[in-house]
Amino acid sequence: MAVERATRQRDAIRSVIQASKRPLSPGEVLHAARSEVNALGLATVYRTLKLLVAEGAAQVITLPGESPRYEMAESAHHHHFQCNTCRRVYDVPGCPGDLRRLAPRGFTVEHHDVTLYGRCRDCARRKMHASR
Amino acid sequence: MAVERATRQRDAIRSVIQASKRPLSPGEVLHAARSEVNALGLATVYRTLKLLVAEGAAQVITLPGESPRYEMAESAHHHHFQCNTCRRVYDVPGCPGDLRRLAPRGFTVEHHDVTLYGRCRDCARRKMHASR
DNA sequence: GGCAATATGAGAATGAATTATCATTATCGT
DNA sequence: ACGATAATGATAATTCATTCTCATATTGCC
Repeated sequence: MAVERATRQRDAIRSVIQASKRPLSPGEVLHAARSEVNALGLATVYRTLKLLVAEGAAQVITLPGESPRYEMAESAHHHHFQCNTCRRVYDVPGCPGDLRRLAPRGFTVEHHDVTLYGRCRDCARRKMHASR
Repeated sequence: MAVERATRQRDAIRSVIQASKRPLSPGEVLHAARSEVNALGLATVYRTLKLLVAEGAAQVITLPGESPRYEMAESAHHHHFQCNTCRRVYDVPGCPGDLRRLAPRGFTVEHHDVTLYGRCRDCARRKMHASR
């Protein structure tokens, strides 16, 4: 049976995701992890992300119209914010509460996703300066 | 300048979307409109959907991990429900309310999306019978 | 250190959704 | 009904994210 090995690239990828306070796309992971492992390939990023998700260490975050992003599995229920300017995605700690009541009669709600859109702190600041 | 013409296929596509109480994928539109125009092509569906959106008659609904669906433009703010069984998407009239407070400090919220997941009425009923 | 087995990297291949092509057909103002 | 022009349908082409391939490099146990 296949035994799993520890490699520089896996360590780099794992630590990049752990260090990030926001979900990262495979491309973002690649970019960030290359400061650790220079010749890192995209295929390895995909392979490792799949591993991390399979072992429950990471989870997939899918927002409308976006390809998947990855973040370390968090126990706390939370949602996400996407910046309309830089397109980056951030965690949002809260939750609007019980949404079961919104569903039409006869529908059973099992879970929900909430996505906020707007301008992130960085882009808000940038905008402010630009329009000075 | 290009003058826009009324055709059987456009009428069929428009009426299919208007008649539907839920957002439809291009494939669903094609299928439904073929009962009206037999030889309808997928390209025409895409072209017409784009037209309808451009003129503001229809709007694009994008849910996480899903390709776009289309529904007639509605004035009322609302959200969507996706059935975990049949994958169909339904309108949900309500809204959890003001979500601005959830965003971290420095973030500006401009709009939001809420998606509920669970079992739709049809699938709940079907499940009930199956497990009799 | 040696070696069998796993992991990697680069690029090719795939898959799914959407768009482009173009010869043919349909629309609509006259 | 005619004719200029827009629309259609079939399918090829494109796009993009993801997976596969396979020769080479690494890892971990002895």
